[in-house]
Amino acid sequence: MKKGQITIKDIAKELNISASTVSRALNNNPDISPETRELVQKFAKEHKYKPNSMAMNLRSKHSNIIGVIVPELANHFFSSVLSGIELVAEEHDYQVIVCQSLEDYSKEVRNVQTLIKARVCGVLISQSKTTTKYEHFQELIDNDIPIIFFDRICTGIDTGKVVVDDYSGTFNATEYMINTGCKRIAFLGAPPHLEISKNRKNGYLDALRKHHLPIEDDFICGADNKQLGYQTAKELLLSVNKPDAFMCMNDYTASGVLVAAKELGVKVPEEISICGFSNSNISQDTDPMLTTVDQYPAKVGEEAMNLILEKVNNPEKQERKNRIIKTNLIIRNTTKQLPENEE
Amino acid sequence: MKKGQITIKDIAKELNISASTVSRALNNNPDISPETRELVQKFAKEHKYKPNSMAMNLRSKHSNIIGVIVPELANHFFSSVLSGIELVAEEHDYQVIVCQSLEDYSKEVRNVQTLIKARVCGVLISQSKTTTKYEHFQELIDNDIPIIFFDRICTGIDTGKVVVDDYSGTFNATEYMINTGCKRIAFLGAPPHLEISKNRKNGYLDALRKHHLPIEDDFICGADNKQLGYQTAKELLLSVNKPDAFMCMNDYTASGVLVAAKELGVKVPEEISICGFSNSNISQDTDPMLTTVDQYPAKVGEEAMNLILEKVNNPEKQERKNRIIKTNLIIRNTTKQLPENEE
DNA sequence: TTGAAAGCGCTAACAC
DNA sequence: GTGTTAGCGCTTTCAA
Repeated sequence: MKKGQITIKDIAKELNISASTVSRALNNNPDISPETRELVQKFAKEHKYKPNSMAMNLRSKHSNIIGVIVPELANHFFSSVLSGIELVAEEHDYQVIVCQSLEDYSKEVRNVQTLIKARVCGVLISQSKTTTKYEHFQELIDNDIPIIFFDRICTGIDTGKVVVDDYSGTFNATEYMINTGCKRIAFLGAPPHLEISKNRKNGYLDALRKHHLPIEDDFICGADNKQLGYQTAKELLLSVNKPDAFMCMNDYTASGVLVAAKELGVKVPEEISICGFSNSNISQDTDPMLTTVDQYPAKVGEEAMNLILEKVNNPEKQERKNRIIKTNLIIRNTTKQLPENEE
Repeated sequence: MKKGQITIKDIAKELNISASTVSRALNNNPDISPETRELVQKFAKEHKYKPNSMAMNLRSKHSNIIGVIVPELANHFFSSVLSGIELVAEEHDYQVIVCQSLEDYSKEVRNVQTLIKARVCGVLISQSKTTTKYEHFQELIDNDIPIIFFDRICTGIDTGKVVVDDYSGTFNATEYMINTGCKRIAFLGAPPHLEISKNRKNGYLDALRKHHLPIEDDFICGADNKQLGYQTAKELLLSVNKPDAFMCMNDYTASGVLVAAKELGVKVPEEISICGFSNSNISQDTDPMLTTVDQYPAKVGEEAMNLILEKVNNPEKQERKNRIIKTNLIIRNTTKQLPENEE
C-alpha cells in the first residue's frame, strides 16, 4: 500500500472544511447542505477518492469480509462453488478472501489464523482430507466468528452446513446401473473419516440391498483420484471376480478407471459401466463421455454464503440451519441403456 | 467481524501494565525485561491473542496484501498460476485477495475498485477478453499501486509482465506437426486484440513460412473454447479444402475439434493432427490424449509474484522487468509420429 | 449546517 | 525498562 491515495483529511484541507463534514457529505448524510455535498462529492470524484476499507473496518468493527477455505481451486467443483459464493457476496457488498488448504492440515490451520487476523466476519470451509483435529475450527467459534461447512463437512463442530445429497446421489446412480443390468458393482470412495464418504457408501450399500445384491468387501475400495482409480480398477479387473461396474467418488477417479479399462481391452459400457461424481469439466472430454452426478456446485456456494450472512447478521440466533442440495444423475455413455421393457 | 477477539488493551489492563509494553513484549523488543516478555507472551498465548491486521495495516500504511485478478478460476491454467502466486506469497508473509473478472470488462473495473479500497500493495492481472480500455489499470498506477501483468498482458500500460513464450510455443508445435507430414494446418485463435493471440499466430505463420507452406486465410479462425472449436472444426472438415491439422488456442478448443472429428469419422491422428495449448487437466482425459504445450503455470505465478514484490519493496526503481516463461511441447496421441528417417 | 473531539487497535517517538 | 502521547483514516457523538 502506498501513500498515493487521497484521504478525507486531504479533501477537508483542500476545501477548507472539517473532515467530519467531508465524511458526512460523502455518506449523503441529510444534515449536510446540498451545496457542500455537491462540492465535496465533485471534488472526491475528480480526485478519485476511495475510502480506505481498513480504516472503515477498524472503526466499525465489521470487516464485510468472508473467508473461504477450500482444499484446492484446481478442483473444478471447488472453483465452481466459489463462483456461487462470490455471486452472493457481491450482491451483499461483501468481499471474499479465498485460501487453499491443498489437503494439508497444517496449512488449513494457518489459513484459519490468517482469517482471524484479517478479522473476517465469517468463514466458509470445506475441510482437507487430512484434517482430523478440530481445534482450529473451534477457535473461530471461540472468537465469535461463525462458520458454515460445505461439502466436506466436519461433524465434530456444531454449526450450519451445506451438503450435497451424497446419499441419494449415490443411491440413484447405483440403482440406475443395477437397472441397466449391472450386478457386481465396485465402490471407489474417499478416506472413510469424511462424512461425504460415509454417506455415499451408504447410498451405494442401500441400493445393493434394495435389489438384493450381495455386498462384497473386496469391491469397496479407497480411491479418489485418477491415479488411484486407475490402479484400483486395474487390480479389480484382473481379479477372478471382476466387477461389472464402478461407482466412483469423483470424475477424476472415473477417468482413471476408464483408462485402465481401455488398457485392458475391457469395453465400456458393454463389459463394465462407470459412473463418476461431480459433472466436472473433464466429464465431457473422456471417450465415452462420463455418466456422472451433478452436484450443482454454484448452488452449494450460494446457499453457504446465504447461511453465513444470516449468521453474521443475526449473531444472537443460535439455531443452526442446514441445507441439502439435490443432485442429478447425468446419463452419458459410460453406462448402459435401460432395457426397453423396464419403462 | 465480532467483538470476540482480545486486544492489546485487554492484555494491558489484565496485567496492569501499559499497552505499549504489551506491544513491545509481543514484538520481542529488546528493551523489554525478560520477565515482562514472558508474562505477556504467556498470557497472549493462553488467551489466543491475534493481532488485528486491519489496525496494523492502517498504522503501517502497508497492507501486505497482493490483489490478483484473473478471468476465471475454473480455468485450470489460472488456478495453477494462483498456486504459484500463493506459494511465493506465503514465503514472504503476504496475503492474496483473488478476484474473478469472468471475462467481463465492467466486473474487472469493479475488481480494481475493490482492490484499491482494500489498499493492496500491488496487483497481478491477467486481463479479460472483453477489456479494451485501460483507465482502470492506469488508476492503479496513479494511486501508486504497482501492477504486473501475466499471460494476458496489456500493452497499453507500461509495466512489468510475465508471459508465456507463446510465439516459440506455437512455432515449435506447428513445426512439429509439419515435420510429421502435415501440410494444411488450421489455426484456431483467440480475439485478435490480445497480445497472446498475435504472438501465437505469428509463431504459427512463421513456422509455415519457414517450411514454405502456403498461408490460407480460411484456415485462420477465431475459436477459443470447446463449443467454438467444435463448430469451426466441423465447418473446416466439411469444406472442399479440408485441413490436415489444427493448432489450437487451448486444450478446451482442441477437445472440441476432437469431438467434431470423431463425429465426422475423421481419424485422429491418421487423417488430422490436433495440438492444444496449456497441458490442462483435460488433456490426458481425451481419447486419444492431447498433444499440447505446457506453459508451466505455477512458474508464471511465482515469477509474477516475485516481480511485484520487487516493485513493492523498491518503489523508486523505475525499470520494468519482464519475464518470459519457456514452454514445452508435450507429445501425446493426437499428432502423428515423426518419420524415422528424419532423425 | 458544521466543527471539535474521541476512539477503533496498534506502534513509535519521546519522556522518565 | 516502562508509561505517555500521538496518529494511521474514518465516523459519530456532542456542542455550537
